[in-house]
Formats: sequence, C-alpha cells, structure tokens
Amino acid sequence: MKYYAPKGLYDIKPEDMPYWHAVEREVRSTMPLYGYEEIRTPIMEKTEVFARGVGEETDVVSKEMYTFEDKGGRSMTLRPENTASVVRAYLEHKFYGKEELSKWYYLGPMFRYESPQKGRSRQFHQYGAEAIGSSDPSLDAEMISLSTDLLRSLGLEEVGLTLNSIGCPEDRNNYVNQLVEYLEPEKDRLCNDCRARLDTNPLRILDCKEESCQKVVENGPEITDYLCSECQDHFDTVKGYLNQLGLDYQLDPKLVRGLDYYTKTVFEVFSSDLGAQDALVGGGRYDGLVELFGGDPTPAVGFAGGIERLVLLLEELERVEMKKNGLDIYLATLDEETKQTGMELVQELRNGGIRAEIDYLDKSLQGQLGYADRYGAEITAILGPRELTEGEITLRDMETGDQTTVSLDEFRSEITNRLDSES
RNA sequence: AGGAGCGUAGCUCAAAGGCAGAGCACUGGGUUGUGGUCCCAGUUGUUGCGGGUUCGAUUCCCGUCGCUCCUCCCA
Repeated sequence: MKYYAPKGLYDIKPEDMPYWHAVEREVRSTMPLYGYEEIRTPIMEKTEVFARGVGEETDVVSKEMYTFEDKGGRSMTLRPENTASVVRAYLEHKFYGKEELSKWYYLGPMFRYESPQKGRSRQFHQYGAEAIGSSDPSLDAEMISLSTDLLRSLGLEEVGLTLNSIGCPEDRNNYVNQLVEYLEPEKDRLCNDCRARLDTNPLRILDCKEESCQKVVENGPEITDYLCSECQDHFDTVKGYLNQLGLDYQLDPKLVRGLDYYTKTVFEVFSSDLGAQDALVGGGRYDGLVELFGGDPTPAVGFAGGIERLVLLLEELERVEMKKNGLDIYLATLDEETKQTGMELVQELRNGGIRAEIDYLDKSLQGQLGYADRYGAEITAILGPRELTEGEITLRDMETGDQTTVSLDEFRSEITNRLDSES
C-alpha cells in the first residue's frame, strides 16, 4: 500500500460512526441542560497562546505540541487542548462586558505530537465545558457532576472520580518550597526525570510512576496541609456539594495535573476498563488564566473528556445499538428499460422521505434480493418487463416472503402505508 | 525518545526450508424472474519492501517501512 494516514492520525470509519454519534448527541443534549452554549474556536492558534496559557514547563508544551511555521513565518500550533483558546476568545470578544458568567461547551479535534498507543492518538477528540466568571464552589461541583452525568447517560457506571485541591498560587508556592526542602536530601533516590523536575516543576514528582519516587513522596508533605483558609473553605464546600449530590469521590493529595493554569479544585475521572491510558475526563479551576492573558482577574473552571477513550469503552460494553444502514426499500430492476422507470420511482420515494436503493452493480435478481437482505430492506419492489407492461410493480415483504402486485399509481401510497404500520 | 510484538487473499488466520492453504465474503449454478438455510462449482496473492544465506526462503539472517502494545505524560 502506497498511501496511508500519517502516524497517529486515523480515519473514523462509517462502521464506527454510531458510537461517535452517540457521544456527540449526548454532549449536545446534556450541556444545554446545565446552561452551556457551544463555542467553536479555530483548531490552531499562534504558538504563544498555548505556550503561555498552558505553561512552558508542562509536557504538553515542552514536547507534545504540533507546531509549524506558516507562509508568513509565524509559529502556529494545532491546539493540544481547548481551554487556552476559549479564554483567548473570551477576551478577544470582550465577553466580560457582555455577560456576567460565560458557560460554554465545545467538541472537536485536538492534536498532540507523541507516540500513539491504545486510547491515544496525535489527533484525538475532546468535548468539554468552561465556565468563566464565578469562583463559587457550586460551579466546581457542577462541572464534576456534569462530567459524570454525561458518562452515566452513555451507560458508563463503573468510573472512578478522584479529587484534590492545589490551592491558590501562594499556597502552592509555600507547599512547593516545603516539598523541595523535603526532597532535596532524598535526591539520590529519585529517578533522572524527577531530579530535573526538582528545578523545573517539582509538583510533577508527585505523580511520577517510578516506584522509588513514589516511596520518597509517600512520606513527604501534602498540599492539602498547606491550603489557606479561603482555599480550605472552598474545597470543603465543593466536597459538601458533591456529598449533597450523592457523588462518590476519592481524595488524592497527589493529583496535581499536568497543566500550569490550575488552581484550587482539580479532578479526574477514570475507568479501569481502559488500558494504560485510563483517564476519561480531567478538569479543574483556573482562576489565574484570564489574568495571565491580560484580562482582569476572572475566576473560571472547566473540564475536558476524551472521545476516543469513551468510544473504546462503548465498543467494549456494546452500549450502542449498531444499526445496519437502515434501508426501507430496495427496488430490483431487470433490464435497462425497467431501470429507467426504477430510477424515477426511487427518486420519488426519497423525495417522500423513504430510504430507497436500486441496483448499481448489474446484479441478477437473485443477487439483488441478496443485497436487499444484507442491507436490511423491509420491502423489495420488483419491477420487471412483465410488471412494466401491465403498469404494475411487485412488492415482496422481506420478512415473510409474501408478494403482492400493485399498480404503479398506488406504489408510493402503498409503500408509505406499509412502512408506517410496521414501525 | 526507548522497549516488546506483529506484517501471508477483501476479512480472520494456517503453512516452521520443498507445489501458498482454510474459513468467511464475493460470483455462477441447483431455481429460464425471487434473499436468508442447504448443496455444487469458480474468482482472489509482488507472503509489507530491499538485500543476504541456500539447489530451493512465507519460513533463517541483516536492513528498511508500517502497524500494535508498553514506559513517560495525559483526554
């Protein structure tokens, strides 16, 4: 084979579509229930939008960006996530002057340049929501409840929710200082990556999978002990709302997440039925991001979920009904003359909202009936020279095999009646 | 970036140095104009690509491309 899709990019084939449609349908119907409106931002931005917004030291920016130069010599990047773009759009269109609270959702492709594996590709798809303009803990709880509600609506009950608060920047500074102070003497027991992180991004050491690092971190300080009273209150209130909503969660003081912009609440939803890439949803509060982009200090919270991973689960659990093509009627013809009339009849049916097909492969009548059967036609209409000269057409019920003959004039109404009574 | 596994018919897979096969699918026939079950027959290949060893390579070796999974990190 000479041509294939670039590494990490792949085709979503017609046979996969029912799953994608199920997810998209659910997102589009659930988001408005919570008051979120759709926003669509471009799939690429100037590189600095992500570099600044997401954070230079993050993995996403430092090694996973799909970056290239356009013809004007500008550095462009295919969006690795959507929050930075949404905040950029929020400020660009001055929404802070138009509405007190902006609640938006999105759905679309994201790009990260890394080795593909199960549940991870270079182009992948996310749905997500952002609420900009309120620091109220109820909004944090709403985000979490929205993200799990969506999964539940799709039939996924077996998901875990982990929760943490990483406080405000001051808390985090205090904590990071303590953490570095604690880790410095233990440096030798850390992996190479983590020794580097000690200088660049010490928080990331917390979720290093290396066993030795885990051991070191285990007895170290925990961020939740360094929250200021406001952040502590906020966190407690969020937990209170979650309890009120009956949402089970697991506190994980080591959950820090990979993007720099998070403050206070962070959460992840995961499934143990996935492979190594088990995170379904990730999100949190980002009270400093709008300001970082040059706006007034504006609190915000959001989440994003991966559609590929969701589709993987739905396929495994067979939660989505797979319908074959959905053909109402197949029109079999036997020669050129009947095909000409047949084309006209099929067109007429389609104009009337009936899914109809005719032979495109010059098949025998036997072959045509087989095709009609495989594609799930309820009725096959047979138009041969015999019928044509009589001004009639034969209707075969594909389930019972019963056949009747009707005049061509009655054809449309007879078909409509039959399809109505069967459905 | 690193590690492991895999590339044979449209699909799922056999052949472990000696004629490249089976099932499914497809086409035709049994049925002069009738599907699903059944029976009979037929079509289908640069064995990913390039080189090497050999009388002989799908098989062994080297390289290369691709895919998959994993480490890291995340959706």
